[in-house]
Amino acid sequence: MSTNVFIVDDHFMVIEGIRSILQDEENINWLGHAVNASSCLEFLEKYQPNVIFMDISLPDESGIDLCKKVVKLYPKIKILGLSTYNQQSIIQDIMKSGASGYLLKNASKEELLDAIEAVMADEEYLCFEAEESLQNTENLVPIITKREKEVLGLICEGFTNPEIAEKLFISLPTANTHRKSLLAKFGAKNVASLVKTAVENKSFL
Amino acid sequence: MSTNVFIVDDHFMVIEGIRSILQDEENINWLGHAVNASSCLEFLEKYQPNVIFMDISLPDESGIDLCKKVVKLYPKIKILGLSTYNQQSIIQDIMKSGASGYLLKNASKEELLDAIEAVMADEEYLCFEAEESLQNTENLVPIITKREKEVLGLICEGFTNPEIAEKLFISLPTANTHRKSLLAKFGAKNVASLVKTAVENKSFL
DNA sequence: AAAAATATCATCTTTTTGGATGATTGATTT
DNA sequence: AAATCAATCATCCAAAAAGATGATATTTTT
Repeated sequence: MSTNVFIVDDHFMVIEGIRSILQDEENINWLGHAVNASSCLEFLEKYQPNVIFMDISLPDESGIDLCKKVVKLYPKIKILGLSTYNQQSIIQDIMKSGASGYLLKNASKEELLDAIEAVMADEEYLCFEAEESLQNTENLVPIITKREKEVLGLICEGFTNPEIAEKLFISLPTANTHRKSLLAKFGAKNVASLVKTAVENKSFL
Repeated sequence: MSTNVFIVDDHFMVIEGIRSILQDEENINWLGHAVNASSCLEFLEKYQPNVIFMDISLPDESGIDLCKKVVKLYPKIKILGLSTYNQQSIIQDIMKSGASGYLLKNASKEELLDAIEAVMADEEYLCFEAEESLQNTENLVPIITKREKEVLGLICEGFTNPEIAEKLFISLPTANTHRKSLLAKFGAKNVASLVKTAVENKSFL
């Protein structure tokens, strides 16, 4: 019994790469590819693969959202997240959205085949780097309150404490308190590193 | 007369993709690949391809710097920049570093072959998106110098002026000057907004 | 060869940050 | 009911950032 695979990725070279890697495998059947979320959903109306390689960044919709839709519509399909970045938040997001595994685009042939085998056996598969990244508890995105989120958003947009105070109708010391708790929660030394991790993890949304 | 091509990219799938795309071409000869800058330079000591596909983001060194080195050591080799991003500043940087062309990783087989053909005829080749991006006169992302890039990277990691000065063996006023020119070039009011746009555009790579 | 850009250093001043510490009120959770 | 958390405010203070301005030596570009 062979496994039907499909890929959604807007990078032709990656599509071609995976196709080339898998084409010699006897028990793997290449169903095709899509370059965006909508054409992927169209394809799925007609054919349902066993495994979809899904890029996180697609032109029309994020891979995260597409993943949620596919899981809802076709619960049997196994999804393997695919990305160049080893961002903890991304891995968490795609796995929480119902993906069965995560691979980086520098994955080897062995990793690809292992991943397919694992998810077909109803197991989760995370590439080494992703596993490592998830186990790194230091990188956990802190839980911040609603108010802190507002302040963080304003900080990221370049507003100073006096401006934030004015905008949110609070006193300067209060604005400063929020700023300081954000720094503490994120374990950031200053706004620069705070903004960097916040932007990378989209913590202010 | 066949063209010898080589690729430097840390993503196995992309390497495999290009190899697969080019393998059926009779007048193209695949010399191999490297996954980082140092092994690329090692390879070049022994064999010199006609064309190198060079990824912008490599693990050990930026593709920009590697490009400069290769151009200096082997002026006859044609370099085609390769990246997932269609960032104006990146395209400008790689072309200024001596590359003969620029391709996105979603390039088609035709674009790849056209690019090889063009650079072998001593012409420049820019993929459609790159050309379009360059013609966009609104400089979304400012052009910053190498030194400024270093400083920007350190700022984003949360280093203060005194720390940056120490790390780069420059005086505090100098570190501060770089910081201020970065703020001016980015039109940013403070580090927060500077870091935000820098991270969003990966300007420090 | 001249002009422009880069990288360096300097001084001075005001504003902003961020650390330390503590307190009050109201809402939520246990 | 007690404990915890959220949001607010306060003071003190040192460090850092950022604005204004100017200068010099070295590359790079024109």
